[in-house]
Amino acid sequence: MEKKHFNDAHDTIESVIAIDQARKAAQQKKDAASAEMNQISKSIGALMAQGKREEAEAAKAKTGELKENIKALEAEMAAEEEKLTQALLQIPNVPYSIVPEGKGAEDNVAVKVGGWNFGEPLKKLAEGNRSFDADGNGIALRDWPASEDPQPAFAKLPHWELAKKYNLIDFDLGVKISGAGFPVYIGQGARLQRALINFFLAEANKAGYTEIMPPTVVNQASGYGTGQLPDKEGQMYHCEVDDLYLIPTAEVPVTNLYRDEIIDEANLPIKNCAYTECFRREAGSYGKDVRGLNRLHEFSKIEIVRIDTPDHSDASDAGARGRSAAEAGVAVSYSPSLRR
RNA sequence: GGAAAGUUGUCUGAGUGGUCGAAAGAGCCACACUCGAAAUGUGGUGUACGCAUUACGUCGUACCGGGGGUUCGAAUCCCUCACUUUCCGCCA
Repeated sequence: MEKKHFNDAHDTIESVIAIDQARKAAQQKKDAASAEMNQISKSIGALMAQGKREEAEAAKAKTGELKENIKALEAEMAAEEEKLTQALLQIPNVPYSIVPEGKGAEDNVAVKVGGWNFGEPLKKLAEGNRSFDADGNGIALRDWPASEDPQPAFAKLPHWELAKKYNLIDFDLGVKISGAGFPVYIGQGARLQRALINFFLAEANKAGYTEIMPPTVVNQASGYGTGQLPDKEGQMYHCEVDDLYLIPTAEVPVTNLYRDEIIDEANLPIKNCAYTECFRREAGSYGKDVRGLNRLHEFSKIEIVRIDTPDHSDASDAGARGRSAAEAGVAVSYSPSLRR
């Protein structure tokens, strides 16, 4: 948790424990009061059955104060429970053990750099690298300095200029009908997008992931289920009339399929993938980060979700991580949008 | 959008105010019978929290779609929300 800059991790855990203690104490008091009440009620029933009216009435008279007391104790217990829930919601998921610690994108570590065969430089670098296929095309592990990255023979253009030059994407039309961050893919651009979706889905299918086509709008419980709520409330589009959220990733519906379910270990791993449009408000993004396709309010993404036992997910890095990455062809999620 | 009926344990399905956590059947588990199986018989068979714990729990509370209310007492009455089914309306 400290990796997530969860600085007061220790305090939070301590306070969760303390709140839980308070909750237990409240429950004990409330349970005791309820027990007394139940006993009296029972006795009233018995007295009535015996026709002892007056005694029953007398017993009834005693219950008033007790009832008030129970109400108060119930409120106290509910308050402690709510406090506990809120405290627990503050605790983030534990990051994957290989995730590097860092403050921003610049601290990220490239695990794999891909490149198609632009020409000699890459081909040369590829020699001795097992990741290349017979044609010399493929994914290469970057074991060369960035300055030696392969250079294509043609002039490089940023993607938004390429997209304009070949009329693949019209950003202005997107602004017209929706707003910034909603590009309109046209002709070959649209076909490319569709092809990428197909390609990545096919790869995931090959790796044994079952294709899911979920709703792209979810209820609040699903938002909490995968932790978008309460943390990222402001980043999601919210349809207030129906209290539904547009999904920021297929992870939300595909994972919530199993919310509140206990899965028999024999049925693991569960491997699902899904293509959906994803919606993000991207509040707070600015500048070059949002240029072209870099940050969109709506984009296409293929997500893969694997549900497995803990010893298959984190503990044995080389095994589990390598396996799922290899099976899927890429690490965690595919993004078929034309970024980068 | 309007109306009606419904939502009970793993399943089917009883239960309209007082030992109902909940009948019955099915399923499942154990045992018996059997060479084995089937059939049959007997017993058992929900969850959460709390408490207790060397061990066993004739221990407490809560849960009959969710939430709230009435009552000494609610699966049972009232309100509300969600969902399911059916009908009407509206509309791609």
